[in-house]
Amino acid sequence: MTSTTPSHPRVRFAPSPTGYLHVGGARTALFNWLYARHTNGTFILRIEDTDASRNTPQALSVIFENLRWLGLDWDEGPLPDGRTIGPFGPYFQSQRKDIYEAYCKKLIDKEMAYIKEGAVLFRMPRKRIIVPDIICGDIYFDCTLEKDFVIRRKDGSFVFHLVNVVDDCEMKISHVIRGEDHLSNTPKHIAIFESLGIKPPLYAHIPLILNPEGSKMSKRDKGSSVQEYIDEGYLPKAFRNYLCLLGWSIKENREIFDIEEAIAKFDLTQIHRSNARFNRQKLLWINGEYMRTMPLDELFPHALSWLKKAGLIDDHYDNIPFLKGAIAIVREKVKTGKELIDWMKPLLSDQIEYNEAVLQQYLDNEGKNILKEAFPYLEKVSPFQAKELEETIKSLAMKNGRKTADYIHRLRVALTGRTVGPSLYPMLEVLGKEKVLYRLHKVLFEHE
RNA sequence: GACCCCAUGGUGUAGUGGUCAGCACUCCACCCUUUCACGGUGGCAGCACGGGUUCGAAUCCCGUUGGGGUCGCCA
Repeated sequence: MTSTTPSHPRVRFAPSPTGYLHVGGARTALFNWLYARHTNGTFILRIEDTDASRNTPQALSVIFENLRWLGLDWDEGPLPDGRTIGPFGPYFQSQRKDIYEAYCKKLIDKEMAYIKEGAVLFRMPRKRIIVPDIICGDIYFDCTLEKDFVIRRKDGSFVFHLVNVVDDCEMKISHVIRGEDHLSNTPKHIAIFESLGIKPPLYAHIPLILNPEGSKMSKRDKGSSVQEYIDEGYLPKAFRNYLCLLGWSIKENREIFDIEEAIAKFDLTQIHRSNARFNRQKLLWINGEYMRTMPLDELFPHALSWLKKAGLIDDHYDNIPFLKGAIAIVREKVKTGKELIDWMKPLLSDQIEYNEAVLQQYLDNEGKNILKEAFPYLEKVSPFQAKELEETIKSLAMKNGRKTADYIHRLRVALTGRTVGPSLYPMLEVLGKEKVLYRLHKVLFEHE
């Protein structure tokens, strides 16, 4: 086979189905994917599910769903619908026992491994091993005191080091792009490759993603799971953009860029050697940027799913123009889907809740009287659009010797129950005359 | 502890011998403004330390310190 020529790299993401996708894993997947797409190579998904005790079908679907959410598609590997693509399967390690068996036997036959107490141990060569790393350079490990290690447990199952190497070899992996936490394992892997008479792949160990405290982000850490960001209403493009920034840069003093540009400029040799801390504020900022600037029609499906998930609309909801108008004015003000939902709530329901403090401050008798002044004018505004509404309120304020703010804040509170919200005039337009007058009438004339 | 990796503001980064060390997030002030947000202007804040090499080091070398990772019949 010559499929490992540099011009056509084969890389893989090999997660273990643990029930969630770690942000570090997500970035590893992203970098592998970027490299494959940049080089016109092949991106392979392999499931390292040898530890049967913690593998479940749900855990597997989380990997599928989160990778799909990130927009990372794979050229070989298992698909969510149960099919498989690619000629090097099966891509589940749990289904490759015969292959490992054969390799294990081969190592024993060559006396590179031996049986002890029922387990099979690999005979580690006592020598210096150099790991040539694309990112870190040549790294020297003195293995003269290294101990032999288990590659097959006495229960017959195979250990990570063996299966990882065998699969990379069988699947013709050309570049192993993985977290730096694997660096210390690499001499072992190279030793296995060599004892098999196979040239090891090229290695690129990427720096780790640290939590804000500065240690390796672990499953324990809040914010370590991709699913959390999905649930918070982050946009996949924004999240992916942020991930690109951890350990890599397109330079040019820009940080917001689309994935095509990232693919075009991605370069393994430009990846940093130092770890990076995960910074939510930066992520939040980036998400806000995307929220505000992406085409409304592109944001719309995301918003729709957030709203449905939150139960604010159901599958039968059909007032799309209203929804789009509302999203358009709200997205200017918020940074996540979660916030968007919260801001949309009072626009979507006529059941406005007023808390006592707000009532006293804005809708006491004086407040109501002020709004009663405005009511007949609002009735007459035509067309019921932001520009005309603004002119109406301003001239009314002038006429009555009030500040426009006197009307504006009270209107917002009366219509939404909240003191903060979208810009008023566009909001009136989006709500429409009927809803505006209905809500006003209810709070001004029906309550007592 | 051993081995390995790393080191530009609080965070992410640009910078590869000669820059007033740039950008972004955060934070602060002011402006804009109907709230909020955006936007605008300005500001605080950095080359860990010590030796070399060099006419000249953030940039090269060594050491120290600091941080991180790995040391499983987990992956």
